Amino acid sequence: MTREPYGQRRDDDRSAVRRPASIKDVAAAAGVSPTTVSHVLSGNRPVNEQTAARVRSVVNRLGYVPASLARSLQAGSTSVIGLLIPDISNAFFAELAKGAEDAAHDLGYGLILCNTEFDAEREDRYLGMIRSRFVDGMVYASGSAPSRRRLEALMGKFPIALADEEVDGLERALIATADHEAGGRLVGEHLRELGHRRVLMLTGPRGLRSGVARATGFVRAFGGHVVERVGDFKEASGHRLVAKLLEEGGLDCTAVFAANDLMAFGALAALTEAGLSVPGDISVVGFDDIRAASQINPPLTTVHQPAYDVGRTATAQLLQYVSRGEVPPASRHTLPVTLKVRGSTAPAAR
Amino acid sequence: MTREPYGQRRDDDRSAVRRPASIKDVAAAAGVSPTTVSHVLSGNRPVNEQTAARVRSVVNRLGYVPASLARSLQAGSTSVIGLLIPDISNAFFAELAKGAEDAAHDLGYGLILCNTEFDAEREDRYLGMIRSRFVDGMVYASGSAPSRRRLEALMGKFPIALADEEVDGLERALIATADHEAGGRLVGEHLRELGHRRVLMLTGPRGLRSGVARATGFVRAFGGHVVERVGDFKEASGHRLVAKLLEEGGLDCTAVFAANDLMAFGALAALTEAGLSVPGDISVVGFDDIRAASQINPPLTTVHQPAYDVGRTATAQLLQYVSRGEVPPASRHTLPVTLKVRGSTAPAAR
DNA sequence: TTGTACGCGTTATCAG
DNA sequence: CTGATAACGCGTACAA
Repeated sequence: MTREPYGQRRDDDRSAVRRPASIKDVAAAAGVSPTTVSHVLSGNRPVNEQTAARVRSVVNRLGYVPASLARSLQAGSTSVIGLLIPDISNAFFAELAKGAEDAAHDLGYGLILCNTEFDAEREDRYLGMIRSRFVDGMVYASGSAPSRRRLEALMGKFPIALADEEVDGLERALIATADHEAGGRLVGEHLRELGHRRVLMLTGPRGLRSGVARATGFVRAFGGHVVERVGDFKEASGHRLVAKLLEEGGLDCTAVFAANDLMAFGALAALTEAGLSVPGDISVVGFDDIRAASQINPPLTTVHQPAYDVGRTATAQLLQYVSRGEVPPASRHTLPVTLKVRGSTAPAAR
Repeated sequence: MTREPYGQRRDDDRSAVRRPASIKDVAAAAGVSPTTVSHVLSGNRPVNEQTAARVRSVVNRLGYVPASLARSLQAGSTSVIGLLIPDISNAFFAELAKGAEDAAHDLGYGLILCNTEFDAEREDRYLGMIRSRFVDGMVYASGSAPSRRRLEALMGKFPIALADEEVDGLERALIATADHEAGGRLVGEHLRELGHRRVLMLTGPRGLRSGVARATGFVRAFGGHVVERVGDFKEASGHRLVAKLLEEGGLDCTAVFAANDLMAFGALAALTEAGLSVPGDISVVGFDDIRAASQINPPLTTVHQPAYDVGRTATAQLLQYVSRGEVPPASRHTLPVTLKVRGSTAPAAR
């Protein structure tokens, strides 16, 4: 096993320890002061062309690269932000992450992926990164009911933008979400027009504003009877809830409206396994419009959420202020959703 | 618009600028030295309980949190690594990222998401993070043909692990990949057993070792005639290549073997649009086994790659050495793949 | 055009 | 049990 630490041998020091060249090493080798080296590289002030050339040559020879850490310390910011999400393998959050990464990259920021797996402890640890100022800001798209207190305290002191999910009591914040209420409304109208009168609504965890908004929009537009069951956004929970109702013989509905596509997939599977036909016997509607939604059989009718734009907008908002060192004012972006009518919905069975 | 910079007011300084409390502030307010404050918090050496209590009280009052940046500067490492991938919205890389994030989190490391969109310039910028030592290491899963020279130079000096993809000329490295050759072999055997004799093979970009390995395994096990077309791993390219061959009337094959599931989806769509039945007229096989593969119609026969494990293994390998400050020795992990036989393959049409 | 000196916030070392 | 000091590597105000 090789045991040498990383780094490069200093030209002027044959000690046993290799370490990366510092600005001092360059200065010494070029016969100038560190200040001059700094200015040659930054262009922040004019340097004699001969001197500059000599410095550059030494920089190349030693392979000197300024330590961004030291620069950050002195500058008071790291040009890195965090993106806190529950599950990167969920296509919705992957799209959101892509939007966030694009926006960050555009402004020269790095993005730390904070994947919480819905784990509060893990979320806490990641939030510590903003308190210890390792990140300049945080895009919070937890997806699970966040601890209001903690978040509230943090939002007063650090730049945090909310993506995809609002948080009760934090109205004065940077927020980018899809129009969940409109999404619910679109589904409600669609099912009503198809003649459905009794619908099973599978929700996500309680306490999510987006869920409330969706339900509100849906119930109001639908007007019929709504049976509600609480799940956790995972495919398994959609399957479990529907299977249980079927066993108990209590699924007297003609349609299922799931909180997201994954749960809709689970419901679909449970219905099919029970010998029911979708949409012949029962219609199914999802939410998110992840890629698989259009590819499953039957193709899923669902609400398209602009996941990429939600991530991009939240991040761009955040950085607009972070990059100026200002406290962001409240600012809410509600992005439009659309209903994708596919093969999983049909007129209500008589 | 609020214009106050972030931070907290110092208790002992009523200057106009709010800034976070530093260890000096705490020390002054508690009447001890910064050294003592440091040790109270780290527990690195015993501190008189009375003194410690006083310090802790001040820490709470001022809301002091150690600046991780300064700690990193002094420690010489940031406890953050980078994950360089082409596209986080590709389910394969999302899974890989999840594995990498889990492994990093387990060892107390953060993970910077470097999404390149197959863009060389963007990749370069991200690789700069390791040269400037903002990250302690990098997991490289580019997926596109990387610039060998650049990577080679970097790998000699910095801890880099290769995930999912080997790189020619870099045998002596940390590598975790799926067994692509075995994957190709499994597909070859499967199609041969089904009686196929002419297969269209859609590959990814040239110059990828994984592609060569797959093709080698496939061709050897299959034994029949293989027509090859080069794509770029995207759904559109699968569609385009197949559609073009169909137009030209040159698709005299009974099966298509795509380089990944996305391209297989594209091929599937093109075939269906041309009125061909899958697998009745022609069989289709993918690679990766992303979630949508089992949900598409017909369900896709494909090679399951352990994306999560590839990410997790590569990262764990990297960190095992990074965390000790050692140069990693060469070490290759080849993870097993399995063939998922689903509805998109059938005996060759006569 | 260039250099000196200091601060950023922390921890290790060495001395009491 | 505690403190003073140096060092990490950089940028820059100030001085020459």
